[in-house]
Amino acid sequence: MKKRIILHIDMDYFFAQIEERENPQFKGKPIVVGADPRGGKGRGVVSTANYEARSFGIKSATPISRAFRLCPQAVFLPVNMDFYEKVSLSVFKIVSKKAKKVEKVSLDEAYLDLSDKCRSYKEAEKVGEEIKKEIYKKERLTCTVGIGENKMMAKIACELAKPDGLKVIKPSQTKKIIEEMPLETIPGIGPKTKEAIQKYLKKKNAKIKDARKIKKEKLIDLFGKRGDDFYHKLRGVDNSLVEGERKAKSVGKEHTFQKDTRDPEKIIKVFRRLVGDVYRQAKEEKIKGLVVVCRFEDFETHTKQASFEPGNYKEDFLYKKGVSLLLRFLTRSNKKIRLIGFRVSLPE
DNA sequence: AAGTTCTTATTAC
DNA sequence: CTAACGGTAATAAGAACTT
Repeated sequence: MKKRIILHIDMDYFFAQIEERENPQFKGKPIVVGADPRGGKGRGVVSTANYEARSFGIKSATPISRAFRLCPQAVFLPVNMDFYEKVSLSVFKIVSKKAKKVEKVSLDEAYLDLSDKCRSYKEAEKVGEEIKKEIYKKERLTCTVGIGENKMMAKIACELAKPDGLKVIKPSQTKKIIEEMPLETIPGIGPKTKEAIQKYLKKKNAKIKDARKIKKEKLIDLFGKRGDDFYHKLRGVDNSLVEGERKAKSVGKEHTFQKDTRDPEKIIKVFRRLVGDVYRQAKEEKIKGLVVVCRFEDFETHTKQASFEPGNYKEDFLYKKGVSLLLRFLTRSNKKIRLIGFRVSLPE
């Protein structure tokens, strides 16, 4: 197993930075991109906030109502996804030239495997600088680059260097550099897993070095397959590969109602639209199943699915099948409905 | 009892 | 009466259903 050099690139506060560029009059002010804090009685969350807004405690996924309370004077802008997608394409055009394999994580994030191209971390750092320069020249946007011996370490390096930074973590530094970091630094360890680990350790604010004391068998016992993964990641080991283009395994769409409802008219009207949108997005792909999602007023969420032989089913077929599943939720509960969703699964 | 399929939980961006 | 949480997708585990 030969050593690798992996680069992670992340655009800085991407959506908000684009808005700053497009609306220079807002520069220096707190900017929040996301749902309208007034419309729909404030359902929805923050998509991206610039650093000024973050200083008020606003971050991605903050409920928009709360963001408004924290900083009413902020500039609240709607998500202009079509435009961000265009900018993203332009960024990826630059990035894709820098490595054979580029794994796109999202509109604003990617991993590059530089193992073939670069024989040293110094060389990789040069590539990182080039990328930063070229993106800034073309798009007037800053990004941060992290470089490490695997995907996880590249991402951690990136996190440490934000914003507008570049950082290399050499293999010799890997183990030490993460030992004082909190558990959620490890990709895959979120709030629930962190809580479970801390409970086992009987320790609050546990750090990576604390969790290293847990035996591999115990982690597997607690978290199954992921436990083995965690054991290695806690020690800076991540053998996952930089993947090229990946095909979607499913496409779907959800809708949250402005007000919770049980009105079948309203519900079915929205559902009709969701099915149409999903159907068009799934285009020529064969379809092998569908899932209907229903979230009630109390946030309890249920799904119903149906599967069939992969084939080119008509929109009407999917719609009818979907509605019949959807209506069961109305029958089975008296609660109001907050959200409905429709998703189709595609063959490998 | 094994092999699918369905449902929920968790994570990430 | 005091404003709690989008949308999209992947993955894993366990339950439920088939054969």
